[in-house]
Amino acid sequence: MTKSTRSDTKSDAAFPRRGHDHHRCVADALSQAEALCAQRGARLTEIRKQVLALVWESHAPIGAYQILEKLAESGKRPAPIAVYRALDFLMEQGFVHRLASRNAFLGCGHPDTNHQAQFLICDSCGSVAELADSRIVDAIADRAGRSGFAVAGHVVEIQGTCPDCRKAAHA
Amino acid sequence: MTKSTRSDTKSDAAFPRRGHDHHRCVADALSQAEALCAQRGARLTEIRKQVLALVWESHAPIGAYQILEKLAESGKRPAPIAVYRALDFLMEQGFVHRLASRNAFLGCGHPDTNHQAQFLICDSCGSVAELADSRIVDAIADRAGRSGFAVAGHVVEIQGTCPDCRKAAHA
DNA sequence: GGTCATTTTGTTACATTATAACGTGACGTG
DNA sequence: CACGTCACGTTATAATGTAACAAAATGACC
Repeated sequence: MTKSTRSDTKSDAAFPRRGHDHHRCVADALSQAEALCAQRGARLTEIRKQVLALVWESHAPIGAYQILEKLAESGKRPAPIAVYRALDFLMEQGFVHRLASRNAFLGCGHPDTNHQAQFLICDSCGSVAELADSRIVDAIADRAGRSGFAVAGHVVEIQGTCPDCRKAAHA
Repeated sequence: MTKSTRSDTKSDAAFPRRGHDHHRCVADALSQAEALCAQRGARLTEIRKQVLALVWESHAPIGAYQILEKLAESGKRPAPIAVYRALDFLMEQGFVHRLASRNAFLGCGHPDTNHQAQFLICDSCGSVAELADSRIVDAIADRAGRSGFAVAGHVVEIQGTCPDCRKAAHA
């Protein structure tokens, strides 16, 4: 398993490049998930695989009910809870992130490492960059520590305008 | 208007002290809001004032429908949208924050200054500390800048265990 | 005071997001 | 092949949040 197709951006963890090979991108995510599940003894069942694929195909945050709609297009219409159960599993495995500020889900770019991610969310085009920024994490840990607060997790979601949309706005 | 009753904790922006004069705390928030609205030419109407009072009385994040229930106890049961409209106004004015990770609302401790807050949220007791931490903000601004991303706002919500609950757990 | 524009609220209906409860089937293990 | 566990199906409902439009309150101006 190579990650080369997803790591060829100039800065680490930036926005997906427009025009990248997205079909490949989805396929990589699926096969990586299969490999990790095999390692971990977790079961990547059909519906879980389908939900993971749909999350990745969108390549932007997607809502649970949007996933449901897409599943319905493929012939079956599971109950909402089936989608949420699949998403819960995928989040436990670290294959998917949830954006609390949007009630939406997003494929994780680094499912192999246990990490707390941060997100840059473009208000204009909806695209998202996943970060693993140590300075942000350190600043949080430090500030919490000074308050005597034991950190278990965090939600860091930064709204604004992505580089592409800024360029488009200037034109 | 003095802020002394809310700024007498040993570290800045920490958790509210247990046993503080909460009635005073609510009254201060209300009178400060009234003063700011007068300055700004904004109208702190009855329902807005009531919602603000209820948010402060809880002194922990409170849901929109919990507010609705409490209003119903006081005789009237407005439609949900009335509560959301009041909350929208209070957020515009900076009197109230919303916790995206909890779908809940919280009185702002510094309504006079325009700021982006961060939050420490205790999983155990539900109490919340509001922060205005420059290192966290700087780290976010810096990382976003390196990606060419223009920051408009952020959600920073840190889950974990507050000092009081840690002490209780050790006992 | 009366008129007007604007803001706020009321009313009704609905949309969106998420979970509870319980039964059934699939799967692996001894 | 019996058992326990995990996953899924089914039904119903909870929780959160908005749209659309009418009515009332407010403030500015004449």
